[in-house]
Amino acid sequence: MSKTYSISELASEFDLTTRSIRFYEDQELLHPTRRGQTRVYSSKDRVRLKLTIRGKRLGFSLAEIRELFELWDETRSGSKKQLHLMLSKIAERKAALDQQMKDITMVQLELESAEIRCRQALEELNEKGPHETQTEDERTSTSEKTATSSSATMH
Amino acid sequence: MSKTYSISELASEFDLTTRSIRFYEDQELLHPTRRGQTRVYSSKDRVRLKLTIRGKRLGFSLAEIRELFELWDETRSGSKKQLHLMLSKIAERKAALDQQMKDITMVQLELESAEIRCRQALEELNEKGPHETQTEDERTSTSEKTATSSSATMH
DNA sequence: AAACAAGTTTACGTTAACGTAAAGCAATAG
DNA sequence: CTATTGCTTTACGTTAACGTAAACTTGTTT
Repeated sequence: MSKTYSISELASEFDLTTRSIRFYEDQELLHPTRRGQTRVYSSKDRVRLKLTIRGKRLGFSLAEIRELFELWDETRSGSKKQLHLMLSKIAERKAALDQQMKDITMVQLELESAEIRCRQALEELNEKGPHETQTEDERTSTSEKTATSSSATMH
Repeated sequence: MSKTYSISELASEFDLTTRSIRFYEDQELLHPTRRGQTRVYSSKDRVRLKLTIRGKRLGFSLAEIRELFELWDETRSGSKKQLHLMLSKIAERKAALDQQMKDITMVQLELESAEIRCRQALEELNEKGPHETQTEDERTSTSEKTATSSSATMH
């Protein structure tokens, strides 16, 4: 049958503790079967775990994630009402994600303008008195992209 | 001088409780002055509050947000070392935001494919047996964009 | 057989981000 | 004057998401 996983395999793959994985099961995000008393995770469980992690990174609570999973399962044999409910939940989530996208681009603009200020300050320090030893200048990002923003400032 | 705000003004504008705002001050995210014993917020405080809220929506902890504010302040009279530290912190945040962007687009794809499945299931129900009354069909999103994804599935 | 690794359950501890009183000052309305 | 409204401090309570420890089973290695 399609591949299965042990709890420690999943733990190391996704860099979680086994405690967390069992906790997710307790919260009904995962439904592993048992061989004896040992948990056996299907690839469906693995996918759900991955989705759970992504959801978490996006600030969703475990309860919200669980709700989506449940709705999704009910969708299979869903009545019209269920399907419409699911659709509205999906719309909710979409809206939340759109808002997050906006937030991210705003904060990215903030960070870029902050970065520019930092680099300017550094230049000025280098002209006036290049005293402190410079470990190594990083060309990390910046990339002469142009100065997009200007309106979004911190102070 | 430039405008000031009361705690309840800010609370209603950003839909927070005054408790939260005072808590943010306790965590040194805000530094209002006092008229008598009453807090007076500057427009700088207001901006910081807005940034705090955005940061929170993105999953940053109050401690992290505070760290960025502090670094930013030190940047003004910053030594080279401080400036470089700030730059590296900025890079950290940028990386985190990039990851979040990816997460969001992944989840959006999931949601869209889920939505498509829902709508198909609805169509099938409508063909086979349109029994339940339909309150009102929503044209909300969908927009015949095409079926972009297909690889990312839940089950 | 003894020990070790990997898994299990049970249960109390911890941190972050507030909620929720309780009790008191200050100004203004009636 | 006193009543209400808005602000304040102090402090204990709460929820989510695990961490941590203890004590036990099961299988495997030496």
